[in-house]
Amino acid sequence: MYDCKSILSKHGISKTEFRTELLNLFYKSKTSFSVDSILESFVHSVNKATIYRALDHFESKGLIHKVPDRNGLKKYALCSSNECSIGSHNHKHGHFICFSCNQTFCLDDMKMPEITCIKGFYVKEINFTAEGYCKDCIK
Amino acid sequence: MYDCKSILSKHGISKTEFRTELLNLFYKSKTSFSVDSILESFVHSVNKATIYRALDHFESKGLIHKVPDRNGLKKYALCSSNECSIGSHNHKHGHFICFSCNQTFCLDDMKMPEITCIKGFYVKEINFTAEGYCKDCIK
DNA sequence: TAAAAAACGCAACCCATTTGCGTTTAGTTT
DNA sequence: AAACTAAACGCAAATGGGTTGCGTTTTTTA
Repeated sequence: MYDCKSILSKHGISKTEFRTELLNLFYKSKTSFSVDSILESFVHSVNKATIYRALDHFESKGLIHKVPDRNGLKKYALCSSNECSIGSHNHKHGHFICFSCNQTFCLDDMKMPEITCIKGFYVKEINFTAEGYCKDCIK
Repeated sequence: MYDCKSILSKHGISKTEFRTELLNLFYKSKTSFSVDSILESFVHSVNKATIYRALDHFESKGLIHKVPDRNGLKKYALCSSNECSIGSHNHKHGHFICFSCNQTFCLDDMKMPEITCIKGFYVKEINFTAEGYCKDCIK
């Protein structure tokens, strides 16, 4: 099992009630979240600015990472353990976005092609996104 | 050579002075354009709403396609001929974004991996984005 | 447990994009 | 070619996601 408070401590993040619940949300349902979907997941009201600040902070500490979204919204998912740390993200997986439910899934199993040189350009990062219909929406 | 007016006709787009010049801009320098970069390219002033509407229209007619941008701005590039048509885009190329000049390049030569099935998901489109430094900025 | 630092809520702000509307231009009809 | 209809344009106002300043509350540190 996971203990959100100790994870927060380990990453140097204040253990406020909200941030603990937020991290718990990411662990509970391992999908990605936009600010609005986070808002909906909370029973009590939370200020949007608070959410944005928490997400920024979590990201800078290597806990979560940005994922692509078809509508250009900010969206985040949990980083798999040992992948990332404070100030350095190191993702090698692609993403899948569902046309129907708009959820973004991390494709952890899928390895990225090793491309370092395209027509004389220096490639530092690569991102891979597939779009279509997810398991639940294909029916 | 290309004839922008006849291309517009062929795609069912009104041949206004602005739209003809806009399409010509895309053909002349085959990079991608944001609304602001389009604005800068025109000597006479154009209203931004007009640009947004023209780009939407060009896209829906299969003339140009959205390309990713690091700052989340709307950005478009010409579709290569025969790839796309009215109401249906069919891109199989990736994109390269330069960290330094922020330009987005289409990687037309680069073949996309043929992925049709990921964990039971139905994949319809694949997007691949590489980031780094382009030829001009690497120096 | 008191002082210092970090989070929070609120309201105001920023900025890219969209929309409503009256006017102009292009396309169509007679 | 004139008259009519539909699409495009410019302007100004509205939207909406995201950010920021600031006074207050909570957490952390000493």
